Amino acid sequence: MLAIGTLSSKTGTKVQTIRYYEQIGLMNEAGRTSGGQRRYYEEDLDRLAFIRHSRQLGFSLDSIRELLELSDNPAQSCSEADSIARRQLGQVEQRIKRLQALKKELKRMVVECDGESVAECKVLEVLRDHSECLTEHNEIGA
Amino acid sequence: MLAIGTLSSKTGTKVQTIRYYEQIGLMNEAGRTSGGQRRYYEEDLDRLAFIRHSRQLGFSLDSIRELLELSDNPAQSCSEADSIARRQLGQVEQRIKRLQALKKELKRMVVECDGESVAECKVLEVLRDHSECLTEHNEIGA
DNA sequence: TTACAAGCTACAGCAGATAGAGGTTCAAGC
DNA sequence: GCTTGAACCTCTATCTGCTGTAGCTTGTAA
Repeated sequence: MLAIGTLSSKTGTKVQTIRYYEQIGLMNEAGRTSGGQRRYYEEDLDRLAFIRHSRQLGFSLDSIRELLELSDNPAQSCSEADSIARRQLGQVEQRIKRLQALKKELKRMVVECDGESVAECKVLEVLRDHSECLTEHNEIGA
Repeated sequence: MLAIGTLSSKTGTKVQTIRYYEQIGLMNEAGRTSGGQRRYYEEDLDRLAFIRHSRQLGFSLDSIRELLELSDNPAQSCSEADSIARRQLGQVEQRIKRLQALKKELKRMVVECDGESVAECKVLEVLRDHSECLTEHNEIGA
């Protein structure tokens, strides 16, 4: 039986985060000692590692919930897991595209700015006037 | 004098968001009509446009706060604005790098998966076992 | 004058955790 | 068996950057 701190250090997940995952139903409710402390099996460790790894690959907790459910039923077709991963891939590609547009704009800003007074600062000028931009970059939170 | 809805439509900012910006001190407190409705000057519109544009370029509200302060004092050196922009550029570049690593991993997952049963699903297999990964991608929330 | 769009405040909620307060339990060493 | 202190517990608040809702009031045009 493993204590929560062991799971924490083995997966690099904060203790609070593990409790949080239990609270939102991503981790099963752990068994308890007579004193009320959580105790885990190896399979709980595996589950947590799965969750963490998925998070590292950028999957949302909701997607992970679906993936875990699929993983728990090995007889099913894997096409659903596949489509979740494809969706995630698409989102990542979108974000890369948007960030690359931002990068271009930012680079131009800092390159063109010669470090003179604020009055003629290219950075601030561009921020003030969107029409100076090359792209539309209309998405916030890229 | 402009009503809040006018600022909203002219800048593509939700009305609640404008009030939120006032609340956190990013927008100045607007004047009010006798009935208590906010009324704005053109310069408030400019300020809001600046904020929105900066957000579109990915700047945090804290960075925007700094940039606005700099913008309000045209006599200063612009080197600080420059360094804020450079920092932002660096962050964007970092995020792009991390996302590209994720993309690679995800692509491999979906390409290698042949859509058979969950039992031999490559997607789930990779998620279960980090050692199958090419890269370390240790950062969450890339 | 009336209708109703647009405004107001206050509060709750989203993702995905993270931090702190204040208290309890476990386990090792003596 | 007792003591110590690290690790655990719950509960609540906080973060970013908004967004939505409820329930009410104001402004303006016909």
